[in-house]
Amino acid sequence: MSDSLTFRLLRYIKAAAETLNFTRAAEQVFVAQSSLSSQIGKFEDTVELLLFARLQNGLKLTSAGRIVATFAENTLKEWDQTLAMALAVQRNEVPPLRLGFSSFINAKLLERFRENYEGMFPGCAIQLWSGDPLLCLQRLDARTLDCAILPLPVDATLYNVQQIAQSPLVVCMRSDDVLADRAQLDIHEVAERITIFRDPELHPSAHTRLVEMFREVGIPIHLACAARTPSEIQWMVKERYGLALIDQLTPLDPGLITRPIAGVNWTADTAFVHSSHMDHVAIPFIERFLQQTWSDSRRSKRPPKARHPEQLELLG
Amino acid sequence: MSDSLTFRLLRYIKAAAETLNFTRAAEQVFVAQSSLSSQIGKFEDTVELLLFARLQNGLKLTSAGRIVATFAENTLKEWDQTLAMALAVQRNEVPPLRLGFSSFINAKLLERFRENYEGMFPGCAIQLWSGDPLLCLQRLDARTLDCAILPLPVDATLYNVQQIAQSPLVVCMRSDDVLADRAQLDIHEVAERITIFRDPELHPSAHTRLVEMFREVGIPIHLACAARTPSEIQWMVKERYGLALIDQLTPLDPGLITRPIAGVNWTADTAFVHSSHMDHVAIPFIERFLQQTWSDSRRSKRPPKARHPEQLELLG
DNA sequence: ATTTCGCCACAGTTTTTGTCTATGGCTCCA
DNA sequence: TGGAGCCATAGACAAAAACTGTGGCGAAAT
Repeated sequence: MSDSLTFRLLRYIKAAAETLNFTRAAEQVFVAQSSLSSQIGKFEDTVELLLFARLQNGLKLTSAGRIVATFAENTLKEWDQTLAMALAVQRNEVPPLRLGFSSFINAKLLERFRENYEGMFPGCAIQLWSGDPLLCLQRLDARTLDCAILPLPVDATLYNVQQIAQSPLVVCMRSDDVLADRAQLDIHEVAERITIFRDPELHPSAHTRLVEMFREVGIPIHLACAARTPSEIQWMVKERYGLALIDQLTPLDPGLITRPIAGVNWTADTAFVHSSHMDHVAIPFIERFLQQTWSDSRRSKRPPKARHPEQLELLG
Repeated sequence: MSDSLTFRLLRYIKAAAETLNFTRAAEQVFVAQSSLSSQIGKFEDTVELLLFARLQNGLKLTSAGRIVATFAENTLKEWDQTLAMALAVQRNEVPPLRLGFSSFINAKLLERFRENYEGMFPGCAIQLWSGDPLLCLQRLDARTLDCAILPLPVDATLYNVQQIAQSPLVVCMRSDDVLADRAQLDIHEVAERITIFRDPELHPSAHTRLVEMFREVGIPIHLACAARTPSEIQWMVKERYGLALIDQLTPLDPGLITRPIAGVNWTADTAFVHSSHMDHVAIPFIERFLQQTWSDSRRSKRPPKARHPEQLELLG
């Protein structure tokens, strides 16, 4: 049963596990040695679990003790976060979540994020900051943003990155294009005509990766038009400046269509990004929530064709 | 502070949040209504947090209350799991973890898994069951396996799937092959010569996916040799039966080399798989551990080239 | 309009639990 | 052999939590 367990006791256990010395552990939590000792002892008796081996040369954590001590540590930390968040919510002191986003991410994602946030923390504001990925990351560094929803790749060594969406990249063309009657396109037959790209400045690492990808299929990149927004891209396609690669989920202007690309496995990946400072109280909760949500969504749909096209062979 | 909080109180809060009725909540946890009422009330006072709004027409969870109630629920569940696991470990009653694995997964992964398991649960045995993926999954269904380490894809709607590794697929050839001096190969120039595959029977969904992948690059699959183990594959390559796709990390027999493939983004993905029954006490812990580990490893290395080759464009 | 019922809060009392001081036993080391 | 360090235990005291009983309040029923 969960009774006989107190958060106070968790602190005792944590301190004892850290110091491996009941006397010093007791000092650390500001009680008499006998209290800590007897509390732990009584607990061990009631749950019939030996946490510490009392040896001649001191204490030692048992295997069971290690498991419980780990639990204690995690739980105490989570409670601190929970209390801080609950207090902040109640007092309406949750600072607005300064959320950066690129105009190239799917609007649905932002919407869903907002709904979930509102559901978890009613009345707490989100401050939206549009900005290209590079700017968003700089603002994360400068702590003028708390988090951002950005296209990947983002350097995961510098930021906490949690992928939240993935959808295939498709070729965007006029509906009267010569290729419009084809169900799918080979990258080699369209690569030369893909001339409309996002301005490299907006997300240099993504552009670099793009160049790499084209090189991998043996085709140099023909950047003829650099756009700064998705609608500019669509406008350029309509005006016959060329074709473009866009997220399959992008809403299309009339007169435009998209076609999947065979022979490559290119996807638009979107991630929730924040720096490690965890400045904003809500961040740990969002993180846990997204982890769950993203793993759930993977769980509920069949392995996305675009995601694991790969194992096969050799990995039987 | 974490004092003033008891697991008993968490149960009160959970019950009250569920029933929205202190009287029935008190019954549910077997105490007098006044006890539950005053405990919650006192807690609200000491942490200065209103969990429940007492309205004319009954109780209502406040936003802060919802946050705390969620915490209560999670924590109680985790404690149950922790206690069960700690008891089982102490009594040496942890049943051996019946772990299925395909012979095509990297041996390093199994080793790492074993080390971590031993570290967490000293003295607890792992029962290894070699078997092709299909057999492993059947055994999971039949509950004769607790979990398995398998190549993806695995139907994530039927099993809990946690990816634990990813590495590029490469072409395995003799070191005296005509293509041996090339740093990388285009899939189109070698596809026809890749004739050695894993026996489709061993992992039908992976094979299907493989056929699809070849179709996507516009090349029919030439299955001339079906192997049931990685060493058979290497032997076939050595005997000039053709080329094969293998995990980049596979230890190579002498006389064999591997070359990366340009133009495609094929990887060998490996996952930890278990059914939703959670029959084995250790599974929740393994799951949490792997989640952390896998996200840490993603965090600590740069975005793997093979993983997000894709974003670019449109997702600026 | 009045009664009844369900629900929550409060008061007073008893029981349980936790903490403290003091002490004793044990081991290690000088 | 004596002191220091550490843990366990005992007994006194304090704090916390439980229980019983009661009262208030609104909603539904008579």
